[in-house]
Amino acid sequence: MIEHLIAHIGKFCTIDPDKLNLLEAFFEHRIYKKKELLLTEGDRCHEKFFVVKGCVHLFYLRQNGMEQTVDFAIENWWVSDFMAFQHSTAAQFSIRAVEKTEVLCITAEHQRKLLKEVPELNEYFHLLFQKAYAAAQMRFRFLYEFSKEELYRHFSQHFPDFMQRVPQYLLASYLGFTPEYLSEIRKKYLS
Amino acid sequence: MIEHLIAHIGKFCTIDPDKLNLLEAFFEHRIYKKKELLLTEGDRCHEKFFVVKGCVHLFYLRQNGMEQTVDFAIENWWVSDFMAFQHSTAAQFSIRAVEKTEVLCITAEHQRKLLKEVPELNEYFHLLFQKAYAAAQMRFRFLYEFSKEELYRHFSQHFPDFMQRVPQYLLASYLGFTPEYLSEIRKKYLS
DNA sequence: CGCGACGTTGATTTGCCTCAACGATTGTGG
DNA sequence: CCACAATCGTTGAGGCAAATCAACGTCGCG
Repeated sequence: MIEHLIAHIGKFCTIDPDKLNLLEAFFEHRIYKKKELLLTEGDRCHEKFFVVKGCVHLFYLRQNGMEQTVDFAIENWWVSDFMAFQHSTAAQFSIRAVEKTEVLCITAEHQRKLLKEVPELNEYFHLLFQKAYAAAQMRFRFLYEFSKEELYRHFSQHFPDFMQRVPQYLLASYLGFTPEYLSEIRKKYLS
Repeated sequence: MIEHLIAHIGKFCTIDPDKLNLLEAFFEHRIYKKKELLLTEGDRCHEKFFVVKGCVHLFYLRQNGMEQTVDFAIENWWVSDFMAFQHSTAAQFSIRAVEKTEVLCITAEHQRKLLKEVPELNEYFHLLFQKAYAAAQMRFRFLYEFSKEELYRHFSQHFPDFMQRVPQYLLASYLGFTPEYLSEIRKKYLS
């Protein structure tokens, strides 16, 4: 399992293999069933997750009771409520497995110890979060630029395979519109 | 100048003061006049900026020719097109001074050398980008949750002083609506 | 088999945009 | 220091994208 993470680290920076062997001890390997919760809004968030296999979504409960999906995470992505993780406060988001999902989980405390032993990992996380933040900048750009219909088309062109993996109502939620409107778009799209 | 940055680093982690004294040599201190460009869309982006004093906005040119503001940066914020910075490719965004602005500028190359000499800074950037990404998660949440009018009210309650600093059309652009609609909201808001 | 979750369809409503015209304010050259 | 232009903000009429609501297929699962 840990080799997936090590391979991922290798894409960003080179770290002494001996040090990388220390990694395993700090992580917990977990398997979540479809629809199981990794994190519940309101609970203290002291973990973050590296998705080895599967798919989860990050969401929160809206005023009107609907679950609003803010993000997905699939293979080789980290996911957590990072604000809550950084400050060890109550989570503002929940995380749920969309399908059976395998993760490597590390607590804030373990991460502190790990980074003390292998400070080189800070470079990995630096580059990783820089990339994630840059991706967020682009996502804002798309949100500004595109109509809902264009958002859907853009997304379906860029991630055609991913669309097969998640139910439409989650996709609609993520893209910021209603399942009804998604139906309408898809109908047009089939011609 | 550099002491502002050093103070900011101190908020995230503790680094040997001797090492921090090395910092100055890697940065260039610059002053931009109001409306001057720090970065132009399409140019190669090999710099990032730490705002010491003033305010800039990050924007891109829409299909219809309008400038779409995606973000602001004020005192103690880093700003760049981080995607382009990370890969040293063409910028997808421009950056312009909203008012007279003082920055510390570092090139990608200098940063590489600096991080080799002071690898502890990777911890700073790790925490910094984690925080920035977490803030982006919250911003997505607001974008999903609020109507345009609520976005405006939320923003004006949280950053009343900032609203005085930027022209309304930039604010409208950032919040994702037209100056005309902003006028309409403000009229209601004055009762 | 039957129930509940998911997807579709159509009628109606609305938040916000577009366009055009008009004040107000700022800045700039003579 | 004024005149004029350009930029910025406001107002109103009309229109459209997308939401809401309600009702009805359909599929997977216990």
